[in-house]
Amino acid sequence: MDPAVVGRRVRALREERGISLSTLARLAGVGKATLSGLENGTRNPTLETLWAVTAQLGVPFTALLAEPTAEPTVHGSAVTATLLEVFTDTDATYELYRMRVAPGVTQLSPAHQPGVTEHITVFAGVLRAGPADAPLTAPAGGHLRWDSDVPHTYAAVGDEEVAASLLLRYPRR
Amino acid sequence: MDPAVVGRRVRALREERGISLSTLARLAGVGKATLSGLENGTRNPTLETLWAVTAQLGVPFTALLAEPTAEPTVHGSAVTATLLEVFTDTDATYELYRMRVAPGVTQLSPAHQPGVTEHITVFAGVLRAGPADAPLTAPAGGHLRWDSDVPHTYAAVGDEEVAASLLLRYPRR
DNA sequence: CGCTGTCGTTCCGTAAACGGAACGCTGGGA
DNA sequence: TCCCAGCGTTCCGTTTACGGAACGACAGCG
Repeated sequence: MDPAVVGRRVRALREERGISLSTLARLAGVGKATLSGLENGTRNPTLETLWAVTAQLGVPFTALLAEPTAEPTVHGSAVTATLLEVFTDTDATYELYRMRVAPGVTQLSPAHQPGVTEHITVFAGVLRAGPADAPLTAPAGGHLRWDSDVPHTYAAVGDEEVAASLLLRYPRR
Repeated sequence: MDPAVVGRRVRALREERGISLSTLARLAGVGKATLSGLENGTRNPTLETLWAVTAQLGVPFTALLAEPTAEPTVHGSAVTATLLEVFTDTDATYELYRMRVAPGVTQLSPAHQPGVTEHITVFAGVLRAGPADAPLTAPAGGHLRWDSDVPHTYAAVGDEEVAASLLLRYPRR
């Protein structure tokens, strides 16, 4: 584990919120020297310090730490998907994945049950995905949705790996 | 956060595995005094120490802190948002939330930094959200996207609670 | 121009987290 | 019985994380 990684993330989160190091230090009740050293990776912060800072940022502690690598992950020829959450509603069950699609390969997935839909939000790269006979394309920031009761494909357009979130919706039967 | 809580969990995890304090300390490469103090809550461990111990226990660190910190970050009057993941790319930082919007109330959120965009995928209910002067509407399965450098609103349309995923994109500056 | 406020970093004395060693305790052998 | 290996705790000198204060850099303003 690299304290520099944690530091960079703290700095990124702070700058997202548009607040200064001095301000965050005061709000969190830690010294400016402490926060500066933490963000620059020159210190090895204590639990108490980390807790004070992350609480003030409103971020769960785990967001700061490197890849857990123990999550349920599905690997295909091109797609790597990590299950983030499953939640159930009155009329459907949802599975939320974070998805990465490697460039240069097209992955074909079999049909799901009737009524199942897929929803994708692309974060980076350009994704071409959807029903095998009529795939859709979305750039970073774009969205895709299709009924997945037919075979469907996933592929990255261009050389860049695609990062996206994938929501699978299974209607209650 | 109470270091005593962390200490009790470490002790519990160690005893589940049936290994002694001395052994775990040796395996993790920390002093017995350090581990003893950590388990008894009489010390305020550093990130390095916590990392060494949890790695040796095979616990992805989240197990120690996930439960107390996994609480929803309550956005406000109508919206409840839970941060699922933060990930950093070469050109932006992303925060992925699961969001619920209670019916009957409109929530106004202040502007973010310039360049920040919000991406919403609606799973259930009908959501009306976006810039305060020109909100957009999306039904279940729909998507919304707007530049969030102006004040913006969230509201459920109708009586049904809205479930959605919210992606905040913070470009690197 | 200087004055002033805020920025992030660095300096520095203090407090405390660190690991190694010694401690008392307990449970098996021979 | 003595012996001894292993247990978790405590002691202690060293290292270092801590916060307050001082620093230089910068921007806004009269």
